[in-house]
Amino acid sequence: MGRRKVEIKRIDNKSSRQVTFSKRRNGLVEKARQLSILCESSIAVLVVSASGKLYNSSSGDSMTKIIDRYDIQHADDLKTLELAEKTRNYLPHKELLELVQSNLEEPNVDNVSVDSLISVEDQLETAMSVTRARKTELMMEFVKTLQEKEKLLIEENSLLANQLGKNTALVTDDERALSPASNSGNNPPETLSLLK
Amino acid sequence: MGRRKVEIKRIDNKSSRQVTFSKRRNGLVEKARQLSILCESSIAVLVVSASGKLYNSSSGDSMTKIIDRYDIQHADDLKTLELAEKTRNYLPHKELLELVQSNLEEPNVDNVSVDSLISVEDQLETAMSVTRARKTELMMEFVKTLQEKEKLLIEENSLLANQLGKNTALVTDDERALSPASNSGNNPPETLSLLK
DNA sequence: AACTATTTATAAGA
DNA sequence: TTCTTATAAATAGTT
Repeated sequence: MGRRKVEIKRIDNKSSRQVTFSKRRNGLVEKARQLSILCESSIAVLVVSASGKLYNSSSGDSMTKIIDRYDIQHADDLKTLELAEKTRNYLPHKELLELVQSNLEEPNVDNVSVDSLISVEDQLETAMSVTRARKTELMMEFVKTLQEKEKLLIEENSLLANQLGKNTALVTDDERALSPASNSGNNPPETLSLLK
Repeated sequence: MGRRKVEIKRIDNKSSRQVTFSKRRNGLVEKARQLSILCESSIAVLVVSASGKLYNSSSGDSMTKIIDRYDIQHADDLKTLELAEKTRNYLPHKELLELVQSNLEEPNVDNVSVDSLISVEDQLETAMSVTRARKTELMMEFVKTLQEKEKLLIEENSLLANQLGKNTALVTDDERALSPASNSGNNPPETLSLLK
């Protein structure tokens, strides 16, 4: 969409590559914004230039929330999820943490008025409550994705089992080992009701 | 850029919103790909639909690396991480409560109710903490069982797939539907992509 | 940073 | 859904 058609391959000329980078980057971000509004969705765009410089934009929701959504989808286990979460979400509280630390480190000598401690306490209460709610939310989401995975696996499984049934007359050892009853035990808490 | 100009505001009609979402999402990802190649950069696009479904694409580098780049940019210093660590070990909340308590006890000698309130507060704190710990514990357990189930299902699956391979020369429709290649692109996690 | 000639994306329709 | 096509929008090369 310009004076001439351009092939999609690295632009050799440095200065025109820089110009194109800037123009198209803006275009991309604008497109993201539009899509986000038109279809009420949340969109994150992250661009890392060849020199390592980061450009990012988010629309519809914060970058952190959008990346969290990605992390949930891709975490293999809770550990991974927690790690990703911790690093991202504890950071915003930086200032609060500094405040707490300075209050705790100084031997509670002179003034350090009760008032200021009460204020700190309030802030901590709020931060903690937010953090706790967020933790629960993340865990619930994680559980949801695990359950979706499970459902898909079971479907795939029965399809495969079905195919196998059509193609085999004999019952093999493997098959016997995998019979429905193998999903043994009523021990594990199967529902979410416990978690409420 | 269509038959008529559209205002950038939420599309009311659900089905045309869905169509636009799909078209423009593809357009956005394609633009990202082009920019990445033209200007040798790395680009991540994350789209979360209104219903919470995630679509993502990355070009030039892996999604993980690009998000890492973002994290690094936003965790400006190591100090922040260390601080978070330290503070967690201080158990700030508990200590602060103790400090507040000791400070409150002196000035209000004649006010009887403060002591009793403090006692109530302590009891509540304890109860809440126990409840909270139990909730987390239960959730962790639940997640663990889900993950174990998942593992078993995956094993069962590959066994079945294996059996199927041995017993069939023909490729059936069902089989085709389950073949890895059917998972084109990295777009919607609707298919078996969730299963790794 | 602006300006246009073109190309490209896409809205509506089939 | 997929394709078609008229038109809006983006942008390549130029000033």
